[in-house]
Amino acid sequence: MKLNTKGRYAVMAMADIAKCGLGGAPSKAVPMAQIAERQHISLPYLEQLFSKLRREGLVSSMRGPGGGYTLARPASQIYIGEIMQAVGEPVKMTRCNREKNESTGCIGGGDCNTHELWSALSDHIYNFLGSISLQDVIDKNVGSFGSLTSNLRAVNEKTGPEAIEEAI
Amino acid sequence: MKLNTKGRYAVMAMADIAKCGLGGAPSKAVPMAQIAERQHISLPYLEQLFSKLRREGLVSSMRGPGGGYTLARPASQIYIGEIMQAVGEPVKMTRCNREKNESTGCIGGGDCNTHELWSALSDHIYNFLGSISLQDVIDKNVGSFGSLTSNLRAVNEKTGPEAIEEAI
DNA sequence: TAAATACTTGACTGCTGTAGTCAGGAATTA
DNA sequence: TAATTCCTGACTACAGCAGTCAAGTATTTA
Ligand code: FES
Ligand code: FES
Repeated sequence: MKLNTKGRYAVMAMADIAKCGLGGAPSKAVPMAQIAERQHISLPYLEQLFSKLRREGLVSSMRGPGGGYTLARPASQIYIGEIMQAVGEPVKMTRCNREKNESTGCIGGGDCNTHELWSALSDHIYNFLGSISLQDVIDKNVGSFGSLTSNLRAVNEKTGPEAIEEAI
Repeated sequence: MKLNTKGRYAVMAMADIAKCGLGGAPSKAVPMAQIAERQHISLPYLEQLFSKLRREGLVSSMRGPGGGYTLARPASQIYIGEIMQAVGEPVKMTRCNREKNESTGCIGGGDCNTHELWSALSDHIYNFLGSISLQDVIDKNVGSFGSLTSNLRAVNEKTGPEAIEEAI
C-alpha cells in the first residue's frame, strides 16, 4: 500500500506551478524544465505526466520561448483526487474485477470475506483526496486529523514508538 | 496505490478463523489447510503470513492432529490496523526516510512541497484501519461513510460514471 | 526566413519488489 | 511408530514501475 511516483510527481508538479506561476496578472507560465529541476524529477518522465494532465484539462500550455504551463483553473478549485485520476494513479483496494472477468485476485462469483472493508477503505481515501485542493496543499492547510486514535495507540504501546514515527 | 496480497490475505485469513472457529466452548482451532482452501490462498504462502501473525501475538497455534489456529483475543478486540502492521504491509504515503539516509525519493534536506499532504493521508488511513475490528468485518459493519463528496461528484460528472464504478 | 525554445508522442528497457514455490524439520496426538 | 499439523529459511519467476531515448511539431523572436 504505497503511493507510486506517478501520483506523487503529478501533485508535486502541480503544486510547483501553483506556487511559482504568480508573476504577471494572467498568471505566468512555468516551463517544465524549471519544474523538473526544482522538484528533482527527470524531465522526460515529467513530460509523460503532463501529457495526461493536459489531456484531462487540468493545465494549459503555451509553446515557444517564454512558454510553459499554467493551471487551467484557480488552485482552490483543483482537487488532489482529480490529479490522481488524471495521471491514472489507481486508488483501488478491492481486487475483484467482476465486470472485466479478470480471475486475478478474489474468489470468482461471490464476494470474499473482506470486500466491504476494502470498498469502504477506497471510499474513505477517495473522499479525503477529493476534499483537499491544491491551494490547501501549498498553504500546508491539509488539516491534521488529530493524532492517532486510542485504538491504534494501544497497538503502538506494544510495538514501540517507531511505529508512530513510521506513520509520519 | 494498491493494496498488496500480504495485507489482504492476512485479513481474509483472520476473518476466516473468526467465522469458522466458533465450535466448542474454548473456540475450536482452525487448521491452516482449511483456511487456504476456503480463501483460495496458496498454503505455503499463508504459512509465511501466519508466522508473522503468531510472532506478533495475534493468533495462538496448536500442533498435531486436531491442531490449528485460534484468535489470541476476541474478534471485537483485534483491529485491522494491527493485522496490517503485523504482516508488514506498509501504510506509508511519504517517501522521505530522513532518519535512514535513504536518498531515494524526496528531496534530501528540507521537506518537499507535498510532505504534509501525504503525511496527513497516511494518518487518515491509519486511523480508519485502527478503528475497525475483525468483528466489524465479519458482521459487514464497516460503516459506509456516505457516498462520494460533492467535490468528487463534480469530477465524476466529467469523467463519466465508470469512475464511480471503479471506486467500488 | 532562420534559429531558438519548448511541447508531443510512442516505443523501448533495466530493475526492484511482490507473489509464490520448495524442501526439510519439529511438535503433538493416537 | 505413524499420521497430522505447524514452523522456518532460502530460493525464484515475473509483472509493473520508473525512467530513457529519439524523432517530430508548434510558436516566438530576430
Ligand atoms: S475484494 Fe471484492 S470480492 Fe474480494
Ligand atoms: S514526502 Fe516527505 S519530503 Fe517528500
